[in-house]
Amino acid sequence: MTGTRTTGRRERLRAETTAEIKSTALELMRSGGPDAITLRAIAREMGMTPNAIYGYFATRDDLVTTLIADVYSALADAVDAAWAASAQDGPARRIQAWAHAFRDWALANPEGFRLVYGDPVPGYRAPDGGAAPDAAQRVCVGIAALADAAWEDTEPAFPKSEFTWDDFDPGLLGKVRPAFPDLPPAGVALALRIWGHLHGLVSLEIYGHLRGQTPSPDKLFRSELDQLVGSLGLKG
Amino acid sequence: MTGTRTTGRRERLRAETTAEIKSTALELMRSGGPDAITLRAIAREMGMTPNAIYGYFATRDDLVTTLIADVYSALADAVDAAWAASAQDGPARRIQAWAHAFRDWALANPEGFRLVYGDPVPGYRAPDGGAAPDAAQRVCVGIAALADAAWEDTEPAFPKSEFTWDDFDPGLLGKVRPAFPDLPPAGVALALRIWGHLHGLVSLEIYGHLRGQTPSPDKLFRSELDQLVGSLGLKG
DNA sequence: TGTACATCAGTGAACGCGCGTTCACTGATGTAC
DNA sequence: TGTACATCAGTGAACGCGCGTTCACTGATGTAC
Repeated sequence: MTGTRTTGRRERLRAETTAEIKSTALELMRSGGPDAITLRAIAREMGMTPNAIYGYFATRDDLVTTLIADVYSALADAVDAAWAASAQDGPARRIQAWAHAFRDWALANPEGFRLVYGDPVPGYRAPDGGAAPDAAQRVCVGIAALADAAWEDTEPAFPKSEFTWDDFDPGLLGKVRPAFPDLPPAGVALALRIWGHLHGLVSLEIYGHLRGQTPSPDKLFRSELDQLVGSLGLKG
Repeated sequence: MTGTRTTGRRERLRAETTAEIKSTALELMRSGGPDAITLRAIAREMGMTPNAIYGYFATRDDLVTTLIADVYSALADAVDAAWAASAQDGPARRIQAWAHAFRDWALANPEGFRLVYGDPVPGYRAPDGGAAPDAAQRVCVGIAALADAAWEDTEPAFPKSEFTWDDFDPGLLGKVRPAFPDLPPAGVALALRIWGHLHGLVSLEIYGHLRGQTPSPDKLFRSELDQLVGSLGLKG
């Protein structure tokens, strides 16, 4: 019993240190950009020697890979939660809830947004499988859910679509079609386009390109959403 | 006479080397990402010693600043040219021409797009004035031109707008209002939103987030444009 | 036209720095009898 | 409960590397008389 408890303590300590390494890395990135993620800087911040980190991550790229996966998951959690929380509402409100969760997360975690959607950390080589395919797909499926929720109300307003299943990669369809069997190819295209709209405004804002244009990006984003649900024929 | 000609030769050589430094830097960035822009790598590529570059640029950050300004100008040139070339067409076609020029330029110069709109080069500190405000404003004014061209046909279809001039920064308005005196605040908001749409899809594509989703981002982009001009009430 | 001088692009060696990573180790924490 | 041993988180010193930048210089190109 003592044995298991003390083993538990070691494990807990280990988990805590691992978490601290990751959060320190993100903090560094927040204040110093993506190139601030260095083992030495993290160690310095934590008051340890650089080599101590090798007890937790085999290599710097391993740490970055984990970081990307973690951050992506956090984003997916945030938008999924907003989606679930709005289950009682109509499609227009749900889309707005999702979109605001997306933007709010990005504003609260700009370094995470850059890590996931921007340039890679200098010198970073992703492992063979590609980074964080899991959470990336969760986000994609989430956006497909937006399109699916809107689709039945909006379809008539749409031009007869020239899209077919061949216009999308099997990897995407393998997730989306089982989840939303009624969504036609044009609906998937709509999902990607909605993604583009949201990504565009948010990334302009995160990267500071809206500074100097408007003091109220918030208002602009809301207006974009109103217009979006309006153009889908949904009533807010 | 011989004097001026030979002086001219020196100047020409100097200009050529300067241009070669810049193009080499962009080439390096193209193949190796933003962190590949190092004086030593450029010099290596050009077969000179690193310190030779100090004859052309006072500092590495100077080079990067010039690079950003150059690239931004090239982008502005490309979209302005497309706009001018479509002067005979209706707003829908002109918007599409502009948008395609934007995307085509980005696809042809992905490293430039990243340089201008993405994370900064590692370790780079922009000079006080901010980088390339000139070309950045040209692009903004270009987008305002899209909105202005569409505005008179589209206005009725728009919701009564809640935007006022206070929703935009004076710097932007100082350029836009004189150029497009008939464009109301909601029109400027529209311009920023259009920018967001285009930026979103293009940057997703440039950063590889559309890979694994669709094999034909081209089609998706065209569909987005059709939908955009459609939602503006314009006929293509 | 010919010679003495100025310009200036580029060289070669060196600096100090922060980086990722390796190695042999120490010392506290936990385990077995 | 007490002792001998195993585990393992973290240390300290060191490596080789590529980086930006400085310095004193060379040698070809251009200029003045």
